[in-house]
Amino acid sequence: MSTRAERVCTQLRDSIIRGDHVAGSRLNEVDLAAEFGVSRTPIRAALSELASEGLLDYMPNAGYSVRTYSAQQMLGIFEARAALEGLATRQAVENGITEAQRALMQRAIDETEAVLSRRRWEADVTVFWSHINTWFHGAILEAAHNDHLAWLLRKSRSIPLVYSSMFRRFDLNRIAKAHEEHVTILEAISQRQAVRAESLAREHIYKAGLFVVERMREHEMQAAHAAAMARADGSTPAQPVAS
Amino acid sequence: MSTRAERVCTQLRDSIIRGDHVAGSRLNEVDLAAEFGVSRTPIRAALSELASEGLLDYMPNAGYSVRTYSAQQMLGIFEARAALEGLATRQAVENGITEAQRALMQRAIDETEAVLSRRRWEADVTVFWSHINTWFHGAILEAAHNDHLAWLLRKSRSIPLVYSSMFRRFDLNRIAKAHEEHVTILEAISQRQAVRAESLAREHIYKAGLFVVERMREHEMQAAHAAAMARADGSTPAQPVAS
DNA sequence: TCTTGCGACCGTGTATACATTACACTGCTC
DNA sequence: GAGCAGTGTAATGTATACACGGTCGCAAGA
Repeated sequence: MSTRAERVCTQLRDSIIRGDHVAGSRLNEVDLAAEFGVSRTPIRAALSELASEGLLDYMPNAGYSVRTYSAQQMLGIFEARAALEGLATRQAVENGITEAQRALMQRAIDETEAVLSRRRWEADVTVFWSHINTWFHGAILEAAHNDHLAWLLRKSRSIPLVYSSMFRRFDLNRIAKAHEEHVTILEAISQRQAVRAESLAREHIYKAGLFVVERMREHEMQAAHAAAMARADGSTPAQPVAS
Repeated sequence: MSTRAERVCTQLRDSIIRGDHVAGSRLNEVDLAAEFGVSRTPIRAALSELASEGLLDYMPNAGYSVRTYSAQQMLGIFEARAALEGLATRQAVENGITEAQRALMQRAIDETEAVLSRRRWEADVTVFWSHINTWFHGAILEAAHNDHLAWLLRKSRSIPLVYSSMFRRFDLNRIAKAHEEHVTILEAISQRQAVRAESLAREHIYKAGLFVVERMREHEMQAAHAAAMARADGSTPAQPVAS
């Protein structure tokens, strides 16, 4: 059995990624303590951990709030992540991947093809593909044998998830594109083409970033438009943007 | 005035980087609380923060200990850092650096030349050069306009400092080499050669990493040799490696 | 002699009470 | 009416007491 702080941390992380809390909203320690049925002590430990993961903002004497990222900042995250995933892929080739790792990546590709061949949209496909994606990139990261790199990537992967949940569904075309890129990357890795694999992985992440950023920009435009409309009406916006 | 947790965190970080605590040694919360004259609460907050920076290890129900890195792991850190600093340099060129940033980098170069021209070793030169180095890379990072990248790099820069403090003095030749690389990097940035600047920065960090790793390998060899000698004597080593 | 169970102690995990800070509101003054 | 000082309140920061888990040592049995 784990500690209460760990359990609170896990649940809160899921809750934030699920989008239960409005971006920028403050997290009241007493309320959270009541909600989770524990004291403030484990709550504070969990909040501290989530802040270190970049999901929360912390200001001394002002507490924690759900961290917001602009489209520009999100692009920066994906650019950094692209560099790191590229490095991981190159190191994986240089070290040589195990048969188990190659099999896992192949399985991820096969499963995706099975989903795509059905040509229809199911509610849980998004979640399923998210898992498949995790396998694929997890196998590469494992083969890279670089703990620190894995640590940095963990810190870069969770933040975009918060915003992914904003979009109701993933574009099937986007998955198909990403799938093709996975196939090519595995091909390059299998042929021990380190530099090519690095470039492909880097571009793969960058494209995924562009997709998310595009959606965020649309969202920001809509929000700005709605705010302008509300100002023109002389009425207050239905949903205030910040607290 | 800041919180106690912040002050404890800052002091403890310096203390760890200074090498006051044996690598791998456990940090007792009660002892630390007595040492800093505060209760365990701010101590725990500080320890949590330092663990998130990679300086400490945390195990539930077993507390915090000074994290140790093998030469192999340190190489991994520098490889990741090289990729990130390379990206930062490229983005700095793409965004264009301000005159103030260029001036700061030039000043770092001038100051280093002043130190090197003296051709003699002073005790505080290591500290001074460390600051100069921070200016130079800080200016690049600022020009990159990428918050997340800066955040990731902060997490990658502090860890090697712990091991740098193990070596009594920096090699003057090493500083001279790094200086030449700085000159070349600034040249590439000034001429807006993004790809060249990225490659140079990446190699610059990688070389610095090789230097540190080399020293660590020597150190590991010596430790292994000493341990073997002690075993041959049938006596216990003077300084136990682990707790 | 090795193994295994129990128990005591040490240290972390958690709850709670109190201290302190920040902010908002009120009332006063200019 | 505007600005500022003072006060009250709500939240976070800190101290402390207690709960709980883990480990080490000792002893009893195989």
